[in-house]
Amino acid sequence: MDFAIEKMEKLPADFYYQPVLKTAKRLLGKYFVRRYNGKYLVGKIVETEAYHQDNDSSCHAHRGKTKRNEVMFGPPGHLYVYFTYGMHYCSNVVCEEENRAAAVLLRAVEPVAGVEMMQHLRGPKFGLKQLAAGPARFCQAFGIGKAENGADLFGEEIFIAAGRDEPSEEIVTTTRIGISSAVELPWRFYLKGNEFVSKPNRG
DNA sequence: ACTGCGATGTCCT
DNA sequence: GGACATCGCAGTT
Repeated sequence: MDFAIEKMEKLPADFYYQPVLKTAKRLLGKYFVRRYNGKYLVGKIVETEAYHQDNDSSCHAHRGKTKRNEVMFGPPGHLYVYFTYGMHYCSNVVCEEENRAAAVLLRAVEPVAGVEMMQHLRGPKFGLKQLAAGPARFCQAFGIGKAENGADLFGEEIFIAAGRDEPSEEIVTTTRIGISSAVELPWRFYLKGNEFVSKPNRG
């Protein structure tokens, strides 16, 4: 079944200017869209985490601007993509005003369209639930790498489309995954009961 | 089911 | 030289 890409409405720039915690929650239920080799890859965002330069020692920008994290200090509505563990990429949506580093890590999406291409990008052994459950898996399934660092979300190649505004009772709030400082901050959000979340039982 | 660990580039001290 | 916003595999219970 086909997804009506042409009917999807891009989120406007002011969506990303909002406080990062609010935006991390609001991004749940929205659609990440990426055109890859002429095909549309679409995923419903089901899991996010917020990072902020202030009072968050796990944020890459906590100690100020560097070559690596400079995109986080740029205007909102852009992708901050970083490389880690020698093999993985992770992707964030830059939020809040320019010169303030705040971003939402996209941790998992539910595949909606372009599933065959995602399976090709991820490899043959992975089922639907493992295609994009995890920040590096998501990047691999959507062909996101260093070339996409700094890309804006207002063109035709990569954008986020409006979807459901998830009610608060459908959103689970927990601590973040895979960090070793500021572990107590409840800045991870996911859709309750969703099968495509990376690790539903934490927190 | 759970646990441990290797891979391996880039940034930061 | 150490750490890292991870993942997948192998071994064990």
